[in-house]
Amino acid sequence: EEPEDKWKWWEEKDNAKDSGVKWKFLEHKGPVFAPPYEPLPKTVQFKYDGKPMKLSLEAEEVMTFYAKMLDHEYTSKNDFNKNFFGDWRKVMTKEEKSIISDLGKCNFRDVCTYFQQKTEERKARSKAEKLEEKQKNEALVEEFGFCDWDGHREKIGNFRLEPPGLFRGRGNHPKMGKLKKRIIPEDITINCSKNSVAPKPPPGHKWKEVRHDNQVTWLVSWTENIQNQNKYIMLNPSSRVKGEKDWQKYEIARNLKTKVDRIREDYMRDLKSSEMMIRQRAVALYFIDKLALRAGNEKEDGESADTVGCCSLRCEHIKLHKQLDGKDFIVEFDFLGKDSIRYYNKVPVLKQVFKNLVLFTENKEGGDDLFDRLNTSTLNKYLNSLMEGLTAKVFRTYNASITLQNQLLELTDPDDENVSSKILSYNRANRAVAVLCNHQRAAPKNFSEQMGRMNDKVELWSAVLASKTQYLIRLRNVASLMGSFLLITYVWFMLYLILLRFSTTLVDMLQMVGMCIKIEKKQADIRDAKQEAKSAKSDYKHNKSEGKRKLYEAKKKKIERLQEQLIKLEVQATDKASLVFGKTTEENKEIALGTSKLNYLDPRITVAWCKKYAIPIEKCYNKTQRDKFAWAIAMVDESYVF
DNA sequence: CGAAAAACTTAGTATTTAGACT
DNA sequence: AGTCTAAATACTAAGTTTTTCG
Repeated sequence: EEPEDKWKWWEEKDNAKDSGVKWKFLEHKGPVFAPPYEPLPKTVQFKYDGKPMKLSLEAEEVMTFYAKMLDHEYTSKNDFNKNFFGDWRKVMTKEEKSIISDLGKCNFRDVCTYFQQKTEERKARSKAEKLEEKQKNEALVEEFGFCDWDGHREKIGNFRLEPPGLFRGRGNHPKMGKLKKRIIPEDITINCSKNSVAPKPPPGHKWKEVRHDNQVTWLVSWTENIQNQNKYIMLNPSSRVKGEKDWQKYEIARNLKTKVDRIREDYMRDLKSSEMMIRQRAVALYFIDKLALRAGNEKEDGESADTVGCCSLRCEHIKLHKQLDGKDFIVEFDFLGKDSIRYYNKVPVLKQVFKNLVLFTENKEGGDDLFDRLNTSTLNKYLNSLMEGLTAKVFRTYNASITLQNQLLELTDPDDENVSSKILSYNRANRAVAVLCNHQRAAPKNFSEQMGRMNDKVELWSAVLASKTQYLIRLRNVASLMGSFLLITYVWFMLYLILLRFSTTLVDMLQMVGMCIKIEKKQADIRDAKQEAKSAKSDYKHNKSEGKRKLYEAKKKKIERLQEQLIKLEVQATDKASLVFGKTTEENKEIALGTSKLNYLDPRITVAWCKKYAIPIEKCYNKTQRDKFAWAIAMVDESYVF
């Protein structure tokens, strides 16, 4: 049920213009405010020092923010508690403030339980109720989720304002737990055309400002109270203004491809420059190019977590090894990057780079800047002089995209007709990029739960192992000689050997075994379904009725569906196996593929690859991704080269 | 100019949804 | 029909780059 009238902006001729004017006409309905606070029922009590205590409305609301997070790790952190308590006290009445002086005496448990119950209840609602809410939400999206941008109905990204709550910084953020205030109309700046129908503030309220700035792309802005930074409501990635920008980004990266050899020659030469700044710039650029590090802007001290990028690296973030594990000139990186994600890497570097690093760290403390003569703006100014539009982050885009293209070329086997093995190659190429960019995620936590259920299934696994692995034959032979107790012991022993051999984890092994079970089952299902289809067919031949025909059709459909599921399972299993038996088992399950796919990989590479091997684009891109990359999907054929 | 603010992109995690499984 | 899981989507923090300002 796709609307067929979607605007194909990439088909228009005047796409490339860049005059700074972002729109000629802009009309929208403004933001959707967070729902007002609903006071707690009387029966749900906050307790202080063991005694129930009724709070003023405002203090109660802030209290619930904490209560809702009671079981979260945040509430065990000192900064979080300190910041919360400080801000909470600011909204208390005088009396409340005089009583509540110690967070340790506060009991939020009942309130926490109340909210947990509410989510349970929400989950347990009837189908009709859920449907009703869904429809209400759709109506809201219809009204507020779109705008008129130069005569086209465009989707808005985030039209709901962020609700109040406690700030959840990432990593060791000094402001974690501070109160993020409710946004009111008086905080809001509206941006729209002069000749449009401007959004109306809620009754009794006024906007902070209504402006008509067609040089910017945002519709609504406000200043958040934690870091005092502006936030915006902007369009969805499927919109023209975002899509064109994205397209342009990849064109700049492709342009870098034609210049990169020269730029590399330049920084190689500069490694020996007599000017310190130029030497530092050369080394920094070498890191940015080779390791896909981020630029690394300076950050205000103590305002946010202590993280760095290339230009802001400190001496303590690298260790220099003239020799390590038999290799020369190794730099060992260990620092926290964006989102406090750890970057750890041991890299062999050029002798001259190594020499320079020794020079840069001489007579410095660990806390001193490695590149003390360099910052992102001088670096970017230099890059811009080499090529129009070139900045530090273009190297990440370029290296990510070129890596995908090369890996696809290398890993795709043109003779293998199997779609699932193609997808596996694609995912591996994607993974190579994610590793390069250090895109991580928390390891899925069901891993340890699966451990728990281990014992119940051990016999089943034994059987599957017996039929699936190379140890099978031995196992079967042995099994005939042994009782089941011995058999199980033997299986565990084999498992242990596998673990040792591949230095993998038990959980990974067990997951693979689980997948084998699923695959076997699916294969059995397909055999059954084929049987059924066969008998339905002969039924139909004997009795050519409409009902029989439909039945036969349905059976055929079922086979198709099952076969698709089987392919999916096989992909999963092979993918998993390559993870488990590959070299970097531990990190790999913590590699996130999504970020690079969405932000770094020229979608035209993927589209061209899909066309070349007749892979449906749906196998690589989900709905959201197809919307975002609609321009690329429409634009290129298999001959596209990044 | 250089610092600060504004604008815009990139990021991981939390929540929701879909669909497979029992 | 309910339960479980993985994928999709929502959310918003945290970066980079561009623009403004003193």
